[in-house]
Amino acid sequence: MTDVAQRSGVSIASVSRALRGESGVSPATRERILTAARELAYVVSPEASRLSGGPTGRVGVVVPRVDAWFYSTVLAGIAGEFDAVGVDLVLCALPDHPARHRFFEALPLRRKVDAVVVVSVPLTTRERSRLTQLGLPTVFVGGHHPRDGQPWVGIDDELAAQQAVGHLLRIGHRDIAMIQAGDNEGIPWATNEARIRGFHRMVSEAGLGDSTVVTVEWGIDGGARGMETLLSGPELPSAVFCHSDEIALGALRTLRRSGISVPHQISVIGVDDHPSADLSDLTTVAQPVCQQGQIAARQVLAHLDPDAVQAPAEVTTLPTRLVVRGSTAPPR
Amino acid sequence: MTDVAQRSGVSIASVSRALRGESGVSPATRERILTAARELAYVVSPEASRLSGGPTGRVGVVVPRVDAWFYSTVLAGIAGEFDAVGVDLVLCALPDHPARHRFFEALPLRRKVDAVVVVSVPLTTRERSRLTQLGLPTVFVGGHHPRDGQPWVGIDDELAAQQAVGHLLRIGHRDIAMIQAGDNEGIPWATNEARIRGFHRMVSEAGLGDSTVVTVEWGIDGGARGMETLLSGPELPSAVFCHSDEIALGALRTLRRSGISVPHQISVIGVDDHPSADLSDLTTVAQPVCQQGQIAARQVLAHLDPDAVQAPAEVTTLPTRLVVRGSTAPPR
DNA sequence: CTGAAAGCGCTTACAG
DNA sequence: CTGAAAGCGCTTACAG
Repeated sequence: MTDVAQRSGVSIASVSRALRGESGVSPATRERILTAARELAYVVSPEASRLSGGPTGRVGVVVPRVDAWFYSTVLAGIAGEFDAVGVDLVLCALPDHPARHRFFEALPLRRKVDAVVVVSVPLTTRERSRLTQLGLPTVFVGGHHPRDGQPWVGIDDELAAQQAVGHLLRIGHRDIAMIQAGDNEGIPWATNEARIRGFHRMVSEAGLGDSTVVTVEWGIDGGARGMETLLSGPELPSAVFCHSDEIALGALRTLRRSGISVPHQISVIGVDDHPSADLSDLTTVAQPVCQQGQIAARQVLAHLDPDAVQAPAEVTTLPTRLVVRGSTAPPR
Repeated sequence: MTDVAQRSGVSIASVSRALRGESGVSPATRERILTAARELAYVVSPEASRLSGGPTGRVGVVVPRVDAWFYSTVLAGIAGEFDAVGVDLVLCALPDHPARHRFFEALPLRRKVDAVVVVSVPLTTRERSRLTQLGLPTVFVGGHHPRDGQPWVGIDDELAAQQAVGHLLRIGHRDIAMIQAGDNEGIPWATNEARIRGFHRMVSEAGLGDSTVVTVEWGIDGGARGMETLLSGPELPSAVFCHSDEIALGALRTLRRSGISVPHQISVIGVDDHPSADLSDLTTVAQPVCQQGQIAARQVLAHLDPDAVQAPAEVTTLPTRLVVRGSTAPPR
């Protein structure tokens, strides 16, 4: 900053003001300073800035894991928006219980970032209160709507389930099972609860009787096992609604290996529109994923600097869309 | 820290030394200081620490993009290792030319991190020199071996290609085409070059004549178009070696839509062992991905604190492994 | 609009 | 072993 000040012939105070776009600097000097800064490829030291009461220029992003399509795509959306305004992204993945525990107890993000984006992490009361103790603006992607009116972006999971099951009903299925993703370490995922609620609502509104629901661990293998369970039952349902595409893809794998023909003997539908859904010709309910990240990012950025970014609505529910492919057909 | 100094009746210099476990503090004072610190629930300010010459406790990770299986999986491996030792991960994605340009010209990582991990980003000479200007320890994952002996971890891409083509030759194929991923924005990807080299070597060592190579944009759609090109040729090869699984998956999609049976009419093989390869029954050459991230992470961490982490070899080449599935069979 | 100066909370030579 | 002091690179009243 001293270099920039020298090069533009002003004091560091003016540089600081100009760089932060503060009012009270004449357009001419501002221009000169910005040019000098660009020429020197100057970047502010977040430490010094922070130490003197400024922001860190960093935002923490918390994801359950990064090596899953949904999260990495949300992350890409966030990263793109941050990059555009020069905000650094500090990534926190909580793939297992120890990592999760460490995160909420030690609060490693404390004093290191200006805000936090929490992606799809279901929170216990304790965890929610720890997060509050960070004292940082926080926006949530997916899962529970925060009760206290904090910014949120996501889809209507119950509606998504209804769209999927509605499609099955519409083409004539009466015997529909569901493969549901189980709770992770005893913490209820709002997404799961909403999707199963949507399923039950549609089934009961259609006046159908009891329907089979098997609960498995989330993922392709979970889906595969879920379908094995259904195959071992007394009679095969004519259609299966899967909690998500990864579950559905696992289910398809089991069916293929069992020589059961899709959609002739059984229809399968998922939720997400995972890239593999297209490859596997899986009917699904698509949700915008990258966009959820982008909107969440804009929400935090608007919070940090209302002038820089057009603020999206505090709570944004994005639409989902039925995508019919080859894995669903009327029952025989 | 002033509080701790007062409470234990020493100078802040001694407190700083005692807290960092530096030698040169008498056991008695050290004890007194640690007790006082505990009583006051004192935590050092990372900002102040950094500003006075300490480390940032942060490492930058640069990836071409985060929403692709390979990169997000490497990232997960890195994140896990960092988390275990309390190092923060600053994520930089360079999905397009502007982002890439901004990164190398503005060097937003400067003064913000203690080291950098560069994942699979092919570098121009200019970019390499900019990176050097950061003056930070850097480790590379995949792509070119850095000439100057910097730490590197990856696989032998040429060998991987040979394993794939070797399999096709072994089961009797004589007419093998390749779908190759093209250069991205004019920058040659070492991975691409090595894989095509391996292909040509195997084909010529087998004494086969000219073989068709089509070059497409990386990704599923690229692979699909590549196969369309092959289909429009004079005669269908009996087997196709694809640069990677995503290309192969696209190729399979085209074949399915064209009603061409795999492996009966044509064999397809890829490289990676992408999760979808299993779902699509694709034969491939598997590479360890998460592990590449873990090793790279340990390399940086060992660099930053040789005592804390067991250092892996400076250059680590991980083995690849042929995984035979249903998409390859002897020619008719 | 602009600058001189204090201060953020540490680390690190430099003396003692 | 211990302390006084400079300085890290900023922001922010406070003057001009």
